[in-house]
Amino acid sequence: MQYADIIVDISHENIDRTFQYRIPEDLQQQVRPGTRVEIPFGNRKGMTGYVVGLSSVPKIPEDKIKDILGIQKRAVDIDSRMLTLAAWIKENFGGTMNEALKTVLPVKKAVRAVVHKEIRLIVSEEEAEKAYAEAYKKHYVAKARLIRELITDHVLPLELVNNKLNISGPTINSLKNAGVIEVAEIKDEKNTVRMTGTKVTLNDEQRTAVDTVINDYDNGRFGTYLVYGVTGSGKTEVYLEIIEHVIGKGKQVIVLIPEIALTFQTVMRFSRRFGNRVAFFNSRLSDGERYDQYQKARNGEIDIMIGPRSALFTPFSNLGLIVIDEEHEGAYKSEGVPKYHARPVAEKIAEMTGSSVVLGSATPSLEAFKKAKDGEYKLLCLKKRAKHAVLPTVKTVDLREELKKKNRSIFSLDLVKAIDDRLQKHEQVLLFLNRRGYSGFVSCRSCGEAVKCPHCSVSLTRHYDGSLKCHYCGYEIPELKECPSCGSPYIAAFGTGTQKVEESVKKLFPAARVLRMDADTIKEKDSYEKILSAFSNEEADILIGTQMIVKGHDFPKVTLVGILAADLSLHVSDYRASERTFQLLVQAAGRAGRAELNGEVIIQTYKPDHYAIETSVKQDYDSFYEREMAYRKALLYPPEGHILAVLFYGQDENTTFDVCTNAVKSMVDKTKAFFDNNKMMMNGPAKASISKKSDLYRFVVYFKSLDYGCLTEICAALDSLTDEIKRRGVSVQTDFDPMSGY
DNA sequence: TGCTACATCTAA
DNA sequence: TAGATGTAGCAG
Repeated sequence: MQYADIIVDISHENIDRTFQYRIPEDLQQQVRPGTRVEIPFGNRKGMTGYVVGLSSVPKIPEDKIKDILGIQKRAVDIDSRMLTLAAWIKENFGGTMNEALKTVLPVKKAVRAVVHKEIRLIVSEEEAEKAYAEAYKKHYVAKARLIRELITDHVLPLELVNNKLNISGPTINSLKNAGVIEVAEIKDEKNTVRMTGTKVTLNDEQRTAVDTVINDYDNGRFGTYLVYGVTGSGKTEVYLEIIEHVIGKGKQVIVLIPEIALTFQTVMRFSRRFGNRVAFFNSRLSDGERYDQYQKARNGEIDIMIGPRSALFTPFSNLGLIVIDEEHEGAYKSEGVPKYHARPVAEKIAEMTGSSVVLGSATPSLEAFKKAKDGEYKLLCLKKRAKHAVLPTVKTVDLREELKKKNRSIFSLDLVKAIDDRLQKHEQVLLFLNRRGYSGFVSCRSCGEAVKCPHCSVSLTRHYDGSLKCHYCGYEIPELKECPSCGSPYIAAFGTGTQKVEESVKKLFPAARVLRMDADTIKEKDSYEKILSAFSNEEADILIGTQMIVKGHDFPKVTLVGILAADLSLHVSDYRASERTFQLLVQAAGRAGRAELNGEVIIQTYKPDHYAIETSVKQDYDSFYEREMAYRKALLYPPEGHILAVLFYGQDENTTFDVCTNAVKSMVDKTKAFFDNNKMMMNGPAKASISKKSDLYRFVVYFKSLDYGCLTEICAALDSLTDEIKRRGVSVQTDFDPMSGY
């Protein structure tokens, strides 16, 4: 017997999951993932459902499963393209078909756009008071509460009434029937931005880049281009120009940006140029709004979709171009399952639709640059900064020398002098630290024990108010007065965080106005945007922050960038540590002197001679690439070779390890030929470096091969074992070319 | 005890 | 989501 996993066409969280239905004989041929079917649901017949997967095993008692009633006629072909893509993603990035479909089909949640409704009082206040008194007398608490609110406000959004006032359908209906209120749709007032068509004259380099892509495009040559432009070289103008051309051909465009970079600046830039033909997409959109955007794309009401990774799956009918800005960003790799990377997926989509891909970065990923060197991508260089700005001067300060000078503060003497100088000149300073929280871990000076999270195998991080938090599971305890293992009162925090930097700055420069931005200060909505605009409006002199302040922002008055501990990100045990460090340093340095004022960058480090730091000082990408590539080649790391990380996790340490070793053995057996021919190597299984997370024990195995295809086969071998693994209470996750270690 | 208004649960 | 089932408080 065949069953189908179906998502019911009702937009509500409580039923946002699959339900299993039996497929009648006569429909066997037609029911596939993506098919839209009619199903009974609850006591309703003829509901719409989306088939997202097939199976032959009933997941619940057989007698509770109902039959699919039929196939929906004129069902929108849920883009057969998207289904092909889902299958491709599953094959190349692991996970189940179900999960792949969910990433690819934007309609997974709200299929119908949520219609926002509001409740209006339609009787006079006196009458409402009367109704209120009556309801009050009869102890109709909900009714009374609602009328009370309506007397003050007259109109209330339905959502608010349902969720915040806790008033449900029957109450509203009875008031509606009594003629006290009416329920109506809120009119949709979309603010449309008009086109002003501002164009910037491109410099020679920009022009050449644009022309290369356009010429190829007009001659029917679709390919992938890497726009390698130094910070401030005007990559966005290049994208805008190419996009305009492609749209002019009646095609549509997807622009990917790292989520955090979708700022007011970006929105305005695109809106001014393309008016209301452009739509923006972000994680804050409700499911309904999201669905709305997709409908518009499908209907051809918009030409450009701008958004993070997931915007890739916009169902344009006539796609012509995909732009990926800041191509090197880690945010393009999905953290959920399937752990796909936007770059190859974009290339796949382009191949399927006959589109071009334009990647852009000041510090391209090794993956992209290698392909450019190998001729797979066309390389387009922008070496000059636009607007005549010059690249900043960069120098390092050796912190070991500072220690010899008995300077044990966070700031080197040079940096203090430089900050002082900028404050005098009323110019701005960025201080960059790649760490969040008040300080690092807390440890006991008597027994040397670090305070750990009881659910994860990591040290807790100390925050400003003294509380200790686990960044993996959110576990939190108040300030400790004594060591939990030996009772000694001598416990202290080590390491430095942004909060501590802020304190020191305030002590050293009491007159300076300081802003801090890190994961803790941007928790509230829009605070990210607020801090940035406050700083660019020169409401502060110094901005202290983590990585997020270095991502593509223009602060014309910033002339000094201080990088407090450049090697912090080097001490991470994964093969991308150097690449990430180089990228961060170059991007951070790029924030200095973006306008007419010249910039200076001071990099503090304990390892001034490490190649990632040395080359970033000279802003020398090519040398960095050569050095890093040599290392990756020697160890067969990506992009030279490929890695598949398989993570097993479960509640019981021993069973998890047992399940893991057994599964690995059987995987190796099935792909023995690869190992015999030395086409594949294996590391582990071993305890993961975070060996426990949220009370689950973790073991990891790494497979390494020059051929990506060998790894997908290992993954397929694993697929056939998942049922058995799950039965023993263990979960598995696969990650191709992981961005970080496990 | 039965009735009403409202709350809570469940769907394959 | 909507309909089915559960429950508190009232009138008698």
